Amino acid sequence: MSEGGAVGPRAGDEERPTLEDVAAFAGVSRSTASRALNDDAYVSAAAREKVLAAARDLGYSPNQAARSLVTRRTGAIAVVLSEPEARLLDDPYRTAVMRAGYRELADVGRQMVLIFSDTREDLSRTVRFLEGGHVDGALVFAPHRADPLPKALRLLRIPVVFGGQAAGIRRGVHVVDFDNEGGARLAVEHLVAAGRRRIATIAGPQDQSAPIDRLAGWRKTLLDAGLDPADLAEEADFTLSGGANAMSALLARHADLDAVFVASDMMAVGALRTLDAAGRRIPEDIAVVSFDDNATLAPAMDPPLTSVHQDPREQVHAMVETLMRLLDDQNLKPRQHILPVSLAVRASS
Amino acid sequence: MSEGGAVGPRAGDEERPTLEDVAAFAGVSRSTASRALNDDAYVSAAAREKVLAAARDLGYSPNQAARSLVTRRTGAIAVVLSEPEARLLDDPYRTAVMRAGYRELADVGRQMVLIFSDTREDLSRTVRFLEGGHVDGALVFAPHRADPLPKALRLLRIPVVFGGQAAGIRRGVHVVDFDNEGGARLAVEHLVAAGRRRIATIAGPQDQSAPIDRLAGWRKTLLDAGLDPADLAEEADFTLSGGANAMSALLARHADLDAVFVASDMMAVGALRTLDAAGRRIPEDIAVVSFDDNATLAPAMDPPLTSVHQDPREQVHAMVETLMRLLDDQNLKPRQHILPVSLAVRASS
DNA sequence: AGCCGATCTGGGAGCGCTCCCAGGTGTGGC
DNA sequence: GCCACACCTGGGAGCGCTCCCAGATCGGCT
Repeated sequence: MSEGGAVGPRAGDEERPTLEDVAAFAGVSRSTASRALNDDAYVSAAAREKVLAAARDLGYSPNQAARSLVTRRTGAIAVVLSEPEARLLDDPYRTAVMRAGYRELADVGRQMVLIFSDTREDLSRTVRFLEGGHVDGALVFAPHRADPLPKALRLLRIPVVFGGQAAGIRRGVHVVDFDNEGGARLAVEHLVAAGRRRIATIAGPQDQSAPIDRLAGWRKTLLDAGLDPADLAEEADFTLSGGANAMSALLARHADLDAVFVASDMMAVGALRTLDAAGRRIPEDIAVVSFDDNATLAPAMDPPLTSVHQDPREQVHAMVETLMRLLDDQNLKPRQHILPVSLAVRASS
Repeated sequence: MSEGGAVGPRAGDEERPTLEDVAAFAGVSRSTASRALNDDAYVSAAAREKVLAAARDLGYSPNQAARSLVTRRTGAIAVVLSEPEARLLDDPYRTAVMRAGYRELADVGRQMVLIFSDTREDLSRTVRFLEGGHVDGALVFAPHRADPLPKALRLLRIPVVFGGQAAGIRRGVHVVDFDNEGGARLAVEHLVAAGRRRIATIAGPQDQSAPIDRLAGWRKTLLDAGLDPADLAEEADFTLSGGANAMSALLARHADLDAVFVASDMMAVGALRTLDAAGRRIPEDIAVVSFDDNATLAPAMDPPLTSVHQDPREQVHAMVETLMRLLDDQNLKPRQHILPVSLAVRASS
């Protein structure tokens, strides 16, 4: 009479069936049930059928904690976006990365765990989480040079692949990046070939390697073409208004510009507004070429933007592929994987 | 001599210290170590010190799988965005929800696991994941009326709180929504009070309850003011171009419009472009009021948009709070929590 | 002096799963 | 007829943790 109902398990805490339950229901052993569910070799068709049916009937789903306790795999991969809060909201590239991460990981049967890490405040929480064994590996986007995250990650034991250069680390890490300098070169060569001679640039924030490389590509290509880059670069912050202001500054300094290479689509939209307000015709008076070729932005502008095409999905795909290899072989030789870019030519140039 | 090194664990698979290791290092038992780490009662200060020091020295971090196997808690919460792929990319409201979800969950010590669920294709994968015990609960955004997800979730045993109405379910679920109809009423009353009489609306997709309610609010308020809503509504798809086209259609039908209530900021941006191209001055010729009051969009427009203010962070905060209570008490009485909205008046009206 | 409760500690059990190993059954080759 | 070898099955161990319980120690109070 001590077995009263007063204490029992929490209400609503319906017992989940375990593998043992499924096995009993199917009339086989726990081992056989496990083999059937994970379709291992050496299970008779009859046994497999019975187990699958039992699992279905009982509404069985395996306890992931128990499984990963023994397999030492969680099936989850972190995607870390290390970026000050404000930046993320309106950056279409980041949004595309999130989507792509979700899809690409789902395709290899992994679950994405998204981590936003505001560069300073969240560092220790992020590190603690990654270290806690919640995930098998991480895809990390940490574009800012001063970001301490990449170095902190070096000390951890989890496999990491970086999207874009890892701040402060030159070798020994897995990186999948775009050919930023080459892309800038494509853009500027295209403008030179079209007869442009006063080619300015609106560069991105020079605390990140991608915009640094784009600026370098612009400068080198001008020099190669015998043109003088002096005073023709203006730095902005990847935002629309930043692009608009930079364009104003360039126009004020050089009324005779005939082309501008803008380091992102978003800034190009701002530049377009300024040029429009200033009465410049595009491309007749000034040709515009940008970078990103964002699918929803670049073709939708007036006029549609010529833009250096880089596909976030392709980058994330390569990152996932590398990470999967790394998961199989911890000693995989680190490598810089540079993805080629192309130029999508439209009416703005 | 059988203990050769040939087979051993995978290279690079450095042994992680376990609780047992920490305990041995600190010279106490596993139980005491556990108590110290989880700061339970009844641990002497001396023991606690030793354990903490040992954990630090060994670089110990607890095995989450083992922990959640016994506690039956994972510490992770899913945030599910059930939405066709394309929509998500450029919807600032969704982006804000993701950020807010991450922050609010982090604040209560939980990890966000983001799930994108394209309404049709991903249903079974999403359900399987949520059921798999990967997470303790879920915050679900499934705005589309025809979405099968909410109904599927009813059959699961995990606690769920919906953001916005749950498709096809009227009662028995936890919902945190904004007062969409009330917001529309605020907007239209504001326009009426300013002397506007020909007040059109650009409504959102009528397969979602939020835009439906906004449209209803607009209609009722017009009727209450003795104005005729007939033929003054145009439906669009929440995109910029959708808003622009809808505005064109309205102008074509009614050259004498003196105000328009737009069901989202993004569509309002499109409407603004159309009005600008048509040579209408804002607000002199036509007043514009929108919905969302997105921080990066509404104040940045020319002119800045009067908009119905709703704060995604506030919504997510309430959702997290409800979910935490639900986690403690499975029998928590379901309730519709309707958040008030306000009107941010700016130059466009 | 004796006892009781509060404080602290260690060992054992067990969460639900996978993996290893011992064994059972069938089939073919000599 | 017997062995070798595939195929298939069940039981045991153990992953690393938390929780329960039994016991030890120590005051403070009758």
